[in-house]
Amino acid sequence: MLSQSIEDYIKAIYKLQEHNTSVTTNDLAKKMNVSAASATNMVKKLAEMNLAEHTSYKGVTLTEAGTKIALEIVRHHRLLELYLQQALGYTWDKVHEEAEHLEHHISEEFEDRINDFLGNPQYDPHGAPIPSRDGTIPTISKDSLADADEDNEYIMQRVEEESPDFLRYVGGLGLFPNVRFKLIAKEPFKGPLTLRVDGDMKIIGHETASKLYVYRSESA
Amino acid sequence: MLSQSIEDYIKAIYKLQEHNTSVTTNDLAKKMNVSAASATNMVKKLAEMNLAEHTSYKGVTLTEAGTKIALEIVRHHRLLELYLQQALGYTWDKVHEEAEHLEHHISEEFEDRINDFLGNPQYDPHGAPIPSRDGTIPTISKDSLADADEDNEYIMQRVEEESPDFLRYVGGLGLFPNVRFKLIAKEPFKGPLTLRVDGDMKIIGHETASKLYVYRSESA
DNA sequence: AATAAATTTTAGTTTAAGCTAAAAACAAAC
DNA sequence: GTTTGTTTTTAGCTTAAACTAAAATTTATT
Ligand SMILES: [Mn+2]
Ligand SMILES: [Mn+2]
Ligand SMILES: [Mn+2]
Ligand SMILES: [Mn+2]
Repeated sequence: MLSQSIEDYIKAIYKLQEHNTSVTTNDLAKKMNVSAASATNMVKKLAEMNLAEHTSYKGVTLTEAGTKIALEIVRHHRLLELYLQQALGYTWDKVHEEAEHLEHHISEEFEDRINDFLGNPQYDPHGAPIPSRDGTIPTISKDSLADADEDNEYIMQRVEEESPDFLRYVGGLGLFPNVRFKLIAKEPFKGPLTLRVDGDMKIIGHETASKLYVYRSESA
Repeated sequence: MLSQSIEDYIKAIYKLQEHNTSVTTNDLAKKMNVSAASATNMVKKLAEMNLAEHTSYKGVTLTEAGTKIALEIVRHHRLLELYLQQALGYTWDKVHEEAEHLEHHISEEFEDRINDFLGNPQYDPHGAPIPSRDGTIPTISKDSLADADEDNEYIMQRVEEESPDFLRYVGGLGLFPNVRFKLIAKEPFKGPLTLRVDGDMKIIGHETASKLYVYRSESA
């Protein structure tokens, strides 16, 4: 069994890889809230275990084995988030923290049972994709609302932020995954956006919009 | 936050205190599967933290603060066991192991939510009492089936063993908590016992009977 | 009561995961 | 193309939780 620390480092590398091309030890150190030296240490250990490849002064990448572990942890996390919401009535701003701890401690049986309870779901409460048992990842939108066009209808796909305050704010606007809304206006120079959500007008900042990912809605 | 290790030691001392009068470091070492030296070490640390009292070469007892922590962990464990069975369909032989891990990692919110889901229950799937939030412990039977009398009716209260094999065996006999049965015959010198459970005759060994705790049934 | 046996504690190591401070490598600025 | 600055690695130290071996204490046996 891998330590919680190792699992968290692998997950962090995985998440950094999704955005940045190359992941430096410094990126990792920041994400993990440890010193650069600690990150270097762990990276060398992961390389030793063949879970990551490391070239000194260059960066880290997960090996196939490492990626498999990352996906397993991410699956645990997102299934747990959805389970906490659906089965235990957690609000979407509270699920992340609890899942963050539990993800390392549930058995495969637990994973399978909550997966079955939830009907083999594809997305977590924030719209993040849940990797399947065999490592397939459901499709997601790459289009941020910050890059969307005025006068179009959109459907919320996901929120890419986990801070409770932010989620409560976004939830207060009615912007949950699968909710349809219209982008009424958008001011230039990273200015505010005006949306119509369920009949109500809402004004949000560019920063907020940049964390919301959307699909163009087909219908009128 | 206390480490998992500290929590497990405290729980172990608590459980040993339930049976043995004085708990020696050796008892503790055996229960925890560590060397006697490791147990001594931890006991000194617990004493340092005012969670236990330790007199060299004599033994350990939990302080009030230590007992409070023990009860909290036991509550987590038993609520989890019941939740796994009731909400996720675990069989009673599988719940212990999963709960053993999760007990250290759930939040107070999780505890409260599963408690509410279960309707503030008093006993776990094996009939063990679930300490209430404020530390009250539901009553249990102190009478082992091994000390019971022929020709009487009994009601199963609890099984005091957690090994999956044993639980599957006992479950196969139909002997779950709250099940009524009659003790038909009992051979002397730790001999076998004959029971009638739901119309069927079952013969069990003295060793098995000693782990089953029962109430005298009032009805005919 | 004296000796032997068992238990418990002490002393000294090990491993994992963190840290700081200094050295080495790379990148940027002049 | 040096010099300066930033990033990354190395080296050495700390803490928690385990271990073994040896010393101290208690219990049991003659
Ligand atoms: Mn985590
Ligand atoms: Mn999420
Ligand atoms: Mn435990
Ligand atoms: Mn139980």
